[in-house]
Amino acid sequence: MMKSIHDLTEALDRTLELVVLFNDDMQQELARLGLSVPRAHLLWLLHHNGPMTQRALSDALDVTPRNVTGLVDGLAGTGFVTREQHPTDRRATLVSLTEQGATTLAAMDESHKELARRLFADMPSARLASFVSALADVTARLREARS
Amino acid sequence: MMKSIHDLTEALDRTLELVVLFNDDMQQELARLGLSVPRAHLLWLLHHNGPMTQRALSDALDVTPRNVTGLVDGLAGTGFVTREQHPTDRRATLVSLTEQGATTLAAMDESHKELARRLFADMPSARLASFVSALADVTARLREARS
DNA sequence: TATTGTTATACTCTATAACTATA
DNA sequence: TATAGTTATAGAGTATAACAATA
Repeated sequence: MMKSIHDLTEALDRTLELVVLFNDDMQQELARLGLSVPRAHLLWLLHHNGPMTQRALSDALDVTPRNVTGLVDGLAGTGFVTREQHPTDRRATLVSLTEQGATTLAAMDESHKELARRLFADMPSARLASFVSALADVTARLREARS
Repeated sequence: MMKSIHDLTEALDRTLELVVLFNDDMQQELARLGLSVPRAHLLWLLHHNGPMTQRALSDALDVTPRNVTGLVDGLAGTGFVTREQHPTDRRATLVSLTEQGATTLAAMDESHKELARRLFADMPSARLASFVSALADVTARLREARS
């Protein structure tokens, strides 16, 4: 069986459908925790790296320092993070998770695992492995196509 | 081989990686055409449905009427659409693609096909079919998990 | 009365540019 | 002189609420 252009665009359309669904799902899930995607991304960085300067956050998030000021303002205002003095550099600010922030991250980890189970637990091992491998292929192609 | 929770979260992480990549890619591609994702979504609706009232656009995009006013303002200002009188209902506005808008949509269709080729043309038929089928599974699971 | 789209207002995320304090 | 973060300003996308014109 030859592949037609239709088969190829169908694969892309299905992929995009999943992309849109995941976006919506993420946004709704986070909204229930009082978070947006950019704010959750920042929290996630703190969760994995420990306290960070705003400069480091700016680099990691690939947004301007000004933008980080705004995100941290929001997260501090809603109790997820605190600003503290940098021990040696008095220009810099260290942003740390509060207990509430850490608790929220733990909840996100849990619901991440829960989602993984709901999506993949019933999938036969071989099928799952083949899916993951195909995903890796597509991801690599997309990366190439862009650089 | 038993699946571990690690296998499941790895599958989810790979999926999310792809979601993020696609989002970035889409955004960059559209930016080159002078468009954002929400504006492109509106154009796409006009492309597939013909001229629509703002009310119909509001329903289809699932945003407020006020938001549609803003999106149409932007798209009209950059020459992608025009506002015209509704033939029978003098309250309503019909939004139509300009020639520039139609041309842009055609270009989007082309680059959509091009991307489909780059991502999937080299994939063996059987592997592609299995990937699409797994995507459909995951999409269905995600839909269930939410309702 | 109900509907269409607008004005008024506000919040989040994003950017650039100018500035302060510190290194 | 360079760096960290802020204030000032701006624009896009989102929302609610009040309102005008029309059905």
